[in-house]
Amino acid sequence: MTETTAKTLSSTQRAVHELRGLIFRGELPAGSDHLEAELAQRFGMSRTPVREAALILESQGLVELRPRKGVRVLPVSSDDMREIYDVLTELESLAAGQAAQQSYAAKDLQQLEAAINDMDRAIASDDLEAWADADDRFHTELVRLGNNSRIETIVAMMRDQVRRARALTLFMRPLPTQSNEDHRLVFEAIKNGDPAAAHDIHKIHRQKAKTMLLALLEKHRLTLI
Amino acid sequence: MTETTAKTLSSTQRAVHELRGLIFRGELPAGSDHLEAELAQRFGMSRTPVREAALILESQGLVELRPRKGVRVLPVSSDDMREIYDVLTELESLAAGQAAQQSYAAKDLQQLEAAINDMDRAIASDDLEAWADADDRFHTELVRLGNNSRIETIVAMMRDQVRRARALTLFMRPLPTQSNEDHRLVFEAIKNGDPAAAHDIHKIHRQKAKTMLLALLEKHRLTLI
DNA sequence: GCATTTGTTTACGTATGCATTAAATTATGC
DNA sequence: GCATAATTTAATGCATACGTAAACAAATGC
Repeated sequence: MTETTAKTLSSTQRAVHELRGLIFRGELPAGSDHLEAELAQRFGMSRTPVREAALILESQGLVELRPRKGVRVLPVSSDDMREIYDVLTELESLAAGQAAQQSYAAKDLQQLEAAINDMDRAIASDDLEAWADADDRFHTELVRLGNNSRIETIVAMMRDQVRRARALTLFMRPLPTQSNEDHRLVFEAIKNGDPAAAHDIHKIHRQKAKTMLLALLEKHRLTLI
Repeated sequence: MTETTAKTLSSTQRAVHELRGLIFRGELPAGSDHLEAELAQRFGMSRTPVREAALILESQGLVELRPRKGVRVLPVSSDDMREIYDVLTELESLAAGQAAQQSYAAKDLQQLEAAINDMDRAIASDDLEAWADADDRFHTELVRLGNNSRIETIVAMMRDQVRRARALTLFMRPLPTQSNEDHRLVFEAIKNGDPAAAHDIHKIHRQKAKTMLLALLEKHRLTLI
């Protein structure tokens, strides 16, 4: 997501990147097992960096290392999704409230507003991918403004998981027009320095999203990703 | 903390355990650097498992791997502590509220009650270490009852960090008598199935703890641990 | 005397090798 | 034919080896 200087990427970093990519693009389906040696060959490196990457992704909840079974891509059940959304909801709302306490200048909120406008545009042109992208940017920026690096890290991890589910459900749900009204209200609350409003509106927003996603997952029996 | 089957611990697991121990006991002070080879020798193993352990602890926010500088024990500033407590407060309160929704039977809440009683006893006998231990058990059990494994994991990580700070401040603060009244109220709320009360009381409880700890850290300039 | 360059050390990142042990497969007894 | 035991296979966990590049020191030029 956020590029650093990125001069020479270490093999381990590359492995993390590649593995994540494979998982998010669905090329390694949930529940599938992959031997370290196999992945190493695929990435053109030795087992060591693959193993290190697997350990890192394991502590982020994306995979699991099982002796002799290889690296297992963790499935995400609808119950997992409930857990994840509950954490997301709580921490993002906290961030929203705290963002509203920081008395940001208008220019500090440009990114946030831009994301909202992009979403409007995407909805108008019926571009769901673009909408999803802008939605991500909105939430990332919202959390950043909350000024708590732990929340940023945790939410980024949780959002990774949600992204996997959303890829499946994006095309089966109503156009998210209502959604953007919520975003704008949160934005206004932050601009006006109203923490309670920012918190509460965002919380309800996330709870609606959770209910909708879980209903879709249940309806279509999408236990995996 | 929670022992699994624990037949033969792998070297990597041992390394994680040993390293954590060294950090929590303050034998590796915050900010200090430690070469992989040095730690490997200390633990009687090769660099590989030490490195793997360091990677795991790095993603848990306890250490940092810096090329050629070794494994650095991360300092915890009072601003870090604010971040950590904010996350803890929010997620534990959520867990408390959700625990109250599960209509637990009395026997499911035995552990929780036992921890509260242990705290009372520890306070009566002026045993701060025992109190801290029981307090930990209370909070761990509370979160477990909330029935969200992600929250359990995250809170466990955050509590690790707090533990480091508490070790320093435990003996400079008032006896936590008020604290246990809060615990008991949360317990009652869960028993009576009152989510809002459980949530709100616990939240206020944690906010008080945060304020007190931060004041102590600031007062004594305990920027590190 | 100071700055710059050259040389040396050393810690890491990664590759590789090997012992262990779980799983799979075959063989054996009933 | 089926269950159990023996044997083989193979993937991991860990040790070790090594090239690279950063950090430090020494030496040289000015």
